[in-house]
Amino acid sequence: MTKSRRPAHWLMKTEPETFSIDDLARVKVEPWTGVRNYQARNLMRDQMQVGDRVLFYHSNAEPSGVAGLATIHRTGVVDETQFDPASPYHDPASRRDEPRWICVDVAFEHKLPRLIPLAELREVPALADMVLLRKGSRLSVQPVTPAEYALIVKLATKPAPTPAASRASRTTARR
DNA sequence: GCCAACGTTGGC
DNA sequence: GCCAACGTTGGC
Repeated sequence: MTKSRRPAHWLMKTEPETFSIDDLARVKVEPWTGVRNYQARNLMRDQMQVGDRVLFYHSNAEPSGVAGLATIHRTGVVDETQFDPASPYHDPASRRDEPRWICVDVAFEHKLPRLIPLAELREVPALADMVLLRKGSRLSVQPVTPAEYALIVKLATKPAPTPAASRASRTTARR
């Protein structure tokens, strides 16, 4: 029995050449397979709940950044790639009766009006504590605060800052 | 392509 | 349990 709570917020990374926001838009729901990091797995397995909100992040991209929104559609999903010898994510040590890699189904919500590049996120003082922006942080599944989530959604409705505007706002902010 | 930072593996 | 070597992530 799990105590009910407000939806939590997450950021999930994917390389768009492998699986992009447009791919998710097409298939609607996708099992988040291939995560082979225990910390990321534990967040999916133990913390995520149906209805939680997700920032869908493109990594290793040009540019990398937040591309869209998704929701957690189902939890406790067995990552089938661990049992597939042909998969790059095959885990020969994992057993059917005790699967090591548990993930979630992620459902498409919408694409952001524009992609928010990583460099732009770094310019926003209120986002300075995001896990994504911490030095050396490379968790592919990570928590986001409600405020961070709301701010990024709001940023996406505004035009991309020009380099000059970006410099000006930084100068203003320092004042 | 480079490389910093991190995680995992395995010898001892 | 320590830690060096190795592999991976992911920005640039």
